[in-house]
Amino acid sequence: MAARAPNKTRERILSRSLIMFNEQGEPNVTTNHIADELEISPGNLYYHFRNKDDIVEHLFQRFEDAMDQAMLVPEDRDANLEDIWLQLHLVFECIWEYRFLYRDLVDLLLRMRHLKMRFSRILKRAHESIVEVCSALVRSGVMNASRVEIEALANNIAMATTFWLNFEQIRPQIGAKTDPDLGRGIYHVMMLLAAYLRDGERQHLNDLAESYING
Amino acid sequence: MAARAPNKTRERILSRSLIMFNEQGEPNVTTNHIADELEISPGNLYYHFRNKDDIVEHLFQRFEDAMDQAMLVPEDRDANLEDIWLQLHLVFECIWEYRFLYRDLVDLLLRMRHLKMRFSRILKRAHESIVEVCSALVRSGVMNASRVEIEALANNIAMATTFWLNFEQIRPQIGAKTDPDLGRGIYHVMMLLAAYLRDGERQHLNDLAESYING
DNA sequence: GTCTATATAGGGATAGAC
DNA sequence: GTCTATCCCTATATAGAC
Repeated sequence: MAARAPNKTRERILSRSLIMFNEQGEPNVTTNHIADELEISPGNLYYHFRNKDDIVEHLFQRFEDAMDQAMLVPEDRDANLEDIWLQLHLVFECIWEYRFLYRDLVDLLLRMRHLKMRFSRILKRAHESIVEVCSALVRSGVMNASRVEIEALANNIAMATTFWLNFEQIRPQIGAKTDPDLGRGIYHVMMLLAAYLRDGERQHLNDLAESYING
Repeated sequence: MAARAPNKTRERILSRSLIMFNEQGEPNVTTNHIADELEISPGNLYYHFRNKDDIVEHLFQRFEDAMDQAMLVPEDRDANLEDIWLQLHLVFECIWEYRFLYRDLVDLLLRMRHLKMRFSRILKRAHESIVEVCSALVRSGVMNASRVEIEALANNIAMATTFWLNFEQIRPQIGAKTDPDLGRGIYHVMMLLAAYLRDGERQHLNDLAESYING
C-alpha cells in the first residue's frame, strides 16, 4: 500500500532545505531556490510538501527529537560536573545542526504558533533538567547556592545556551566566515556555574573549560 | 534654502514606523503598510525616504545615540552597585524603545553590513564598560573575581542584556500580549553579578533586586 | 509635498499533461 | 513522481501630474 521505495526526493528536499536554511537564513530561502538547487521543478516540491512551513515543521520535528535525546539525564545517580559538560556538548551540537531555527526564533515561533508551544516545552524541560543537576551538585557538596539562586542560574544558562550562536554572530571580531567555536559557548555557560562552586571544584571546572577551549 | 518648516511628514513616518516595527516585527511591515497607516500615498513615503532600509537606518541612528547616552559611566569616582542598577535600567529602557532591532538582529545586521559594525561598536563599548565597573567593585572590595572571571561575566551580562527580550518572548508562560517586565530582566542580569559579591553586598543586591521586582 | 498610476520583480501555489 | 505553464498576489520603487 505504501510507496514502493522510501521516498528519496522527499528526503533530499528536507536535507537540502536544512543546509540552505542554516546557511542563508530561513526567511531568505524560497521554495524556488530549494527546487533550483535540487534541480527539480517547483511543482515537484509542492507534490511532496504542502508549503514551505510544512518543510520547516518536519525539520522542527527532527530537531525536537534530537533535543529530547540530548537532554536525557542519568537517572540512577547524581549528576557530576563531567555529566554537565557532556550534556552541554550534546545540546550545543544539536542547536548547531538546526541553527536556522535559532537565528530567527522569535519571528518563526510567532508565525507558527504550535511550534512555539513545542519549543517552550523544550525550554521548560531544559530548565527543569538544569535545576535538577544543580540540586544534585548542591547535595553532593560541590555547589553552594540557594533555591532562588539555582532558579536564576537555570534561567541564565537556558538563555545563554539558546542565544549563544546569535551572540557570536553579532560580536565585533567575527568578520570572516569561520564557523563559531562551540567550545567557547560551552565554556561561557560553564562559567555561569563556576561562581557557585566551592574552590576546589571551581578550579577543576576552570581546568576542564580551559583544556576544552585549547583543544 | 532649507525647507520652510521642520519636515512633519518625515517625522511622522519615522515615529510611526518605529511603532509598527516594534509591534509587528520589521520584516512584516512594508512601506505600503506604513503609508496606509499614516493615510499618505506610497509615493509620498518614497519622496521622504529612498527605501525601507533608509527608514531603518535613521531609526538605528537614534537608537545608537540613545545607547551612547545610556552607557555613560561616572568618571570622577568608582562605580557602586546602585550605579549599575541605574545603568542597566537606562539600557533596558533604550532596548525596549527600539526592540524591533533586537527581534531580528542577526538577519538585520547581515542584511545591512554597516549597521553590524556600528552595533558591534556598541557591544564592545558595553563590554568595556562592564569590565570597568566590575573592576571598580573588585577594587572597593565588594566583588571577588579574577580577571578571567570578569571577562566571562562581562560577556554573559552583555549577552543576557542583548537577548533578554527575545528570551521573554519564547518562554513557556507568556501567552497573553502583556508587555514583559523589564524589571525581571534587570533582576536576572544582576543575579549574574551576585555570585561574585561578598556576602554582605550579595544580600544588599538581593534586597535591591527584590524590592525592584516587587514594585 | 503629495497624489495617481504604473512598472517590475519575485514568491507561493495549483492544474493538468506526461 | 515529475514537469511545464501559469495564476495570483504582494512588495519595492518610479514617473509625472497637480
